[in-house]
Amino acid sequence: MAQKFATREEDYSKWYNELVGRADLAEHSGVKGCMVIKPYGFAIWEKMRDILDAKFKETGHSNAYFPIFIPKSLFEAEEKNAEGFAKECAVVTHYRLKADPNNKGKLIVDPDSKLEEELIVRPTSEAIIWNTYKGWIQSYRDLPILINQWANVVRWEMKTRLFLRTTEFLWQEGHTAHATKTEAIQETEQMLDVYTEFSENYMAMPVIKGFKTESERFAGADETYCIEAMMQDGKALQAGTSHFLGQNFAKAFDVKFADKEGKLDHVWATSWGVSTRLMGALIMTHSDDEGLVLPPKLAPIQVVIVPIYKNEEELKLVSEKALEIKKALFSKGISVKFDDDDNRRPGWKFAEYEVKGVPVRLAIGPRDLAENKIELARRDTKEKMTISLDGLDLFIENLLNDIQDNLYNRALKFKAENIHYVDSYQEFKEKIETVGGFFMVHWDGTAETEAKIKEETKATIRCIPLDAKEEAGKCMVTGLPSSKRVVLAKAY
RNA sequence: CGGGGUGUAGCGUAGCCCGGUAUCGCGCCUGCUUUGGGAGCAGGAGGCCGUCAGUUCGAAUCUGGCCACCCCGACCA
Repeated sequence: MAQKFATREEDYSKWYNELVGRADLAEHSGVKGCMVIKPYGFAIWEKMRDILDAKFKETGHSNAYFPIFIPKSLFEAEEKNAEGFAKECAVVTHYRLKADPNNKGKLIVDPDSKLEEELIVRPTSEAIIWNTYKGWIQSYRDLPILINQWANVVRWEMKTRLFLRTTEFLWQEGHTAHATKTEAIQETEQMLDVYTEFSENYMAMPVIKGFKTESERFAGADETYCIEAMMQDGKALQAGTSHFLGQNFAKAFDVKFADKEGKLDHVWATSWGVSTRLMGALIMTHSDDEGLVLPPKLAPIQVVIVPIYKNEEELKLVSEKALEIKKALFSKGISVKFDDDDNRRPGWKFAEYEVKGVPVRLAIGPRDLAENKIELARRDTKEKMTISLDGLDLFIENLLNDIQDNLYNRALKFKAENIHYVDSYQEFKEKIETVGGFFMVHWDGTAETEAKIKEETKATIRCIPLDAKEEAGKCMVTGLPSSKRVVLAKAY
């Protein structure tokens, strides 16, 4: 029977780690803090990437590619950005190895190959990109520049976790340049909306849109917009950020343009990104103790067909029907796997596809053929039913939509149930430890209070919701006046 | 990076205190029987015990360095 694995209740963190392995998504590599994304995991990321990429193009962006290395002098140009990332940068100082004279077969760094100037492995690409944009922009006619890059970046974190925080990770980073502040802010908000739409409609993951407080803001940004999602343990996960960079990078890299009147001004900028971290968000939003649960729109395999048979002859009959079904589903754009591997028995396959989160499983055997029926199991509710083979393709097409909706509604309900409106700091301190979740509280707007809460409770202000209602209140810590509630939670 | 823990076959483990080259389960290979919820029986393969050094006649076992992982902090998307 099923092996014993950690449940969410017992040990949420262990459950997550085991699940990533059991579902064959990723594993630790021989490099500290870096993961190998396995084919099944990468297939999910590819779906995310393709959908997002199409959305970026729909909104007028083009892809380009910039170097992985940034000379230190460029990196330090925008002071706040440099300062913010300095303590987590990988630095290339040499360009050659040579045979170790004292240790046969081993190599050492050739001290004669020291670089004149160190190269920073990009933790983010604003610096190299704005240094490039300087050469591309002279006039308002050159604007806007709407570019996205799919790339890997490196941030030398202390503690890493598969997908959630790895030293190297994959992401996309959009970098745009605009003639006006208004246009740049519109772009920032537009991309936050793209991320929101993707999270909710594809990942089936509800999010809260908001602004970051000054202390949580991206280094070098005037304003950071974000979407925050609630994981099943009640912790918050920042799923995407969109930054209004003001003229900070334009000033640092001296990027000016001439407007219609011939007046020179610095260019306005934005940057926005999501990463392989979304994989972690996806896992922690829907999965259960049996394994991964995938929303149909991101499932590499949407339907799996498992044949049941006792001999070659039965397999032949069953296969014929199964392939017919596969073809009908395929023509509706549904991805189907017919698993006729004879080395695995049906029970094994059932368990396997459950762990991998395949939304719909069909089992077909001689008994079903005789009755013109098929057994169908849905992963989200674990419901099993026997249905007619007639009109099966249509039924499944609708079912996949139902599953997608159900997952979203389930997550939405969970989120609603775990948002607490609290006015007393004492009550907050108690509840953050007992019930967890998101807390809507009044805050006096000062960094001091924010720091105090963080120090005393480990919770941080995740965001100031964009749709926060104006409401007279008092900061739960200091009692000073506050006009709206902010989202407070422990975060990944 | 600080505190604590762990590292033995693909995975999970026993053995370590009290030194004498290794236990069990799953998986893997072969054959037969099986196939509607992780199959059964029989036979078989696979490990210089994370790594490097030291102590010793002899090290999985004792000592030290390093590496990796887990938990708790600090940092962070």
